[in-house]
Amino acid sequence: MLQKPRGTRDFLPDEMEARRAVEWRLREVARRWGYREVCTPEFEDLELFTMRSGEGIIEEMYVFEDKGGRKLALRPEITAAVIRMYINEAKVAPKPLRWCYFADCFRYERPQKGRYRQFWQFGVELIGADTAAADAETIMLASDMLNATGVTYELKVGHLSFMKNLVKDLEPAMQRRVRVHLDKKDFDGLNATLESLNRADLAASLTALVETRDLAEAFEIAGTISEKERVEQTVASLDASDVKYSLNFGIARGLDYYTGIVFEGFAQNLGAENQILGGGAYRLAHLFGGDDVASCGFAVGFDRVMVSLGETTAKKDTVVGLVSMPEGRKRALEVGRAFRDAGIRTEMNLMERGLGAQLAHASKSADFAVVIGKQEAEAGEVTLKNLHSGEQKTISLDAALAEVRAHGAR
RNA sequence: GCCGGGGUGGGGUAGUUGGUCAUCCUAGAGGAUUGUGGAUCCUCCGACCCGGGUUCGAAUCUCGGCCCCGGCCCCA
Repeated sequence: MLQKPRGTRDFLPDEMEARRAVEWRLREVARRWGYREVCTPEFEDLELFTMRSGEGIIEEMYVFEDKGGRKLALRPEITAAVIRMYINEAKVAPKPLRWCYFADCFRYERPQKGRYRQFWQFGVELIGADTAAADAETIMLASDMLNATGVTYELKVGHLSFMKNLVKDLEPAMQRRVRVHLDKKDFDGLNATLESLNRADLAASLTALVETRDLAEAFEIAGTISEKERVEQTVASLDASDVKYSLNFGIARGLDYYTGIVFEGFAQNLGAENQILGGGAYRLAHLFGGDDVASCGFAVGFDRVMVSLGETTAKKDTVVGLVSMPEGRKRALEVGRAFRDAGIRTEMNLMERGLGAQLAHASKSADFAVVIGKQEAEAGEVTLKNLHSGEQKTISLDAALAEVRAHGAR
């Protein structure tokens, strides 16, 4: 038998309904903050992603050549494409731009809990606002979104300027190495690296910076930072809002183009792959031939959110099973039309079955059975049976519609 | 790419010192029941991940592959 590709999943209706329900909650939050949806191609020039993230990521991507010999890749994330799109289509749009997306991405990695080769991200990008208010808005939106999904999570907020200031005298490659150590809390590795550079003097401050959860203390440790005022304003905004977060100056994110604020969200009940949100302020546009516009954005790891939520029972549609006898078939089509026009999910019998067998089937899939036989067709009425209580009555079509609607409203 | 645990009908399972027709539950189709479901009974449908090897004989032993689960690496 043919199997689906490794790391991909099939979703049956129950699961799709649960996923769509969460998706729409995220959409609704984005909408309320003024973020409008965009869509970019499923695949792009390979170069778009290597420019952003380096040649190393080729190993982790689905890369292919098309019939014209073009090097392409299935998108491993969406931010680069959105910024490319901004440069191509919307450079002169009034700033700030508030965009969001919900889309699948592909990475060639070893699957494990919460990690798949095809996965979905819900992300937002705020383009062209280089202010503390913009940084704060993005984090407040992130918080709102995670709250809307219902996951239990922890939100960590940091700022790269602190760490960057401490290591500014090191050469860029070493700065990066130190950052990786700190992001992983690998203090042994950090000390070894610093000693090899004869900069063991930095160890104490860097370690203290990663450990502190206090802004004033972080300023003391890191020394004079040009962005001090902006950081203070951002933090003040967050504290004035209802965002629950903790400061963490060890957050380094993976890439070099993050410029200031950075933040990450973690679900509490996941395994090794428990990060469900990541983002920050960055400058990417100039890489793709645009202006050096400042942006801030994040993405929610949708699949991990769903894993974290577990087996949640999505609210079920009220379902009507339309049971009909040969003499009532024609009338049943009219009745079905009326129920559907009223917005009610209505499933007509398609099998060559007797009344008993039709009801038996309806009892497994529906809340109500509407029976249309010879008697109902002649009387112009319907028999409505509540399949939970067993209660049954023969009434007018309008009365039946009203009763089913009332059930759905509960 | 690395480490560990797995893979038996659609779902869940029993069965391996190698040996009847591979067990049971559930789901599905039909019937007992031609205008009333959920109970009961009957019938039907349907599986040893793939390939090589050992053997008279492999679901069982062995090798390789694929896939799943957890972890490492990575995590844009």
